[in-house]
Order: sequence, then structure tokens, then C-alpha cells
Amino acid sequence: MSPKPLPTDAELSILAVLWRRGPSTVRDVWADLNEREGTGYTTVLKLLQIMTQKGFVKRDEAQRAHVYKAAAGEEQTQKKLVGDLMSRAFNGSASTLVMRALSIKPASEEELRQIRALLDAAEKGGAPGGNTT
Amino acid sequence: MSPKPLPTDAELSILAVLWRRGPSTVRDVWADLNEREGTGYTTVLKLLQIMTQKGFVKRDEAQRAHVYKAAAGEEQTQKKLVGDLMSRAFNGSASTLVMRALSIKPASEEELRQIRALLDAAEKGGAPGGNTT
DNA sequence: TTCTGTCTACGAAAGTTTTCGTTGACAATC
DNA sequence: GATTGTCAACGAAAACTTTCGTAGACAGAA
Repeated sequence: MSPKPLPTDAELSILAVLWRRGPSTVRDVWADLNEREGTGYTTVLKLLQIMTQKGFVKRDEAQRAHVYKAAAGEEQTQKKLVGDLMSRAFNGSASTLVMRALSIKPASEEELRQIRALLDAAEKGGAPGGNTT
Repeated sequence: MSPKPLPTDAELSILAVLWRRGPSTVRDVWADLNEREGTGYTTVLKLLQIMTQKGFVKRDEAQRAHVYKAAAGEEQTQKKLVGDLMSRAFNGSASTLVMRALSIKPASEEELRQIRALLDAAEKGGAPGGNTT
């Protein structure tokens, strides 16, 4: 099939709402989105229709008010987005990206602990072929 | 003045080249970009003109072949991009973003060391380098 | 000077994304 | 069974991005 592109900006806003709220009707998504960005109802509806077609969301039509949910998990989509940014703007360097992220907004202690754990895991597991750039 | 938007995709490709090569003529940028993406010469030129207007690049017209350079530093732009993604797709969580990045492509040992250093710094207190956000 | 190749400038076309007006369906209430 | 409010569907406009054809300026070679 298609090589599956990334969601556009407006699409991502909607995905973010679905991630936060779980399966939702158009009205639900709209209420949330309208509050923070003043989006129109039919705009949200149209976007959801497009996203259904693109496969970004799944639709349950059992009720009159259709219920939408994200098709791919939050994590998977986030990975794609980060991966894309990494190759586009960071020359493929995860560490530079990570450093920029942390310099913007230092994480909490709890979060730092999690990150360290991940670093430890990475160090051991050894990704195939360390970067010899 | 303008709230300064982020560079578009094509604009970012060009910035990436400028970051890699330093100040360059249209031909320089084109040669680089054309090789990896098959972009047309006038396309690159037009983009650079637009980017000049938007303030993403600065132009030195001393020579007939104008020399372009990125207006903002690589680091600053990267921060904006990451910050944008963070708020859009990660609910503002730096740690989630970091974890996703590392899970995609573990860094080299050297890089891991750098990241750890940054974590240490973050743990101590304020953000390093004085963020005036 | 004239020719040739390279350059910038301009503008319009093509492509994509985002927005929204309008329509018809449906269900609940009167 | 008419009225009212909410819904999905559709299509087209508006906005934005990307591409490229064409034109005119300029410099160096013949």
C-alpha cells in the first residue's frame, strides 16, 4: 500500500485530543479543540473524515454520533514524528535532539530517572552498529 | 513584529544544507540538494528568496552570485522545532520525547556520555545556559 | 562588440492543507 | 406528521507551499 505519510499539523492536533480523551465523537473532539484553538465544528468533522480515509483514525458507526479513535498507538506515532524530525533537522543524531529537548525544558526527577534507565538499557543492549559517523 | 513561524519542510532542507556547508551560493545549495532530492535550480533560488524575506536566511549581495547563510543558529532553530513538536505531540513532556528518540536510535557511547552529563546538570538545578523562555 | 554561460527576479501554475457553507438524514418531542 | 436540534456527507473556496518557465542583467571570451 502507501508508505504512510505523517499526519499534518491539523491532523496531529486531533490525534492529540484522541490520545488524551480516548475514543470520542466529533462533538467531543470539537469541544476540546475549539476551546484551545477556536476550530469550527465542520472543520473537525471534515478532518476526521479525511483521517479515516488516510487510516489515521478508526470510526465506529454503531451510534448515530460516530465514535473515532486513533488507529495507531500514541507511541508509534510519536516515534515516527521524532524520527522524521531527527533526520530532517538533526542530521540523524538522536543525541543532539535529546540534548535540545532537555535544554528547553528540564524533566522532573522522576522523569530523569526514567531516562537514565533507558540510557542504561541502551548502553547494554547495544543497538546494532553504533554510529560511526 | 511577526511571531516568527517555523520553517516549512522545503525550507528546512535548505537550512540543513546551510548548516552543513556554511554560507553558500544558490548553486552550492542546489548542487547539494539536487543530488539527494532532485530539486530544480530555480526552485532552490525561489525558496532562498522567500526565506530571505521571512528572515530565515541572510543574503550577502556583494558578489554577483549572492551568498546565503542561516539567520538563526542551528541550535536555536533546532530548539524551536523540538519545542514545537514537544507541545504538539507530546503534551509538553520532554521526557517522553527523549525516550522516544532514544528508542528509535540509540546513541553511541560518546553520545550517551554527553547526555548523562546533561542529565546531571539538569538534576542540579536550573537549566544550563540560561534559558530566557 | 557580440556571443555564451551563469546569475537573480518575477510570476504563475500545480499541489496540498485547512476551513466552512450547505444539504439531507435521523430521532425526539410536541 | 410537523417541528426542532444534532448529525454526517460533500464540495468548493481560501490559504499556503512548492515547483518551474521565462526574462533580463552581467561578466568574460572570442
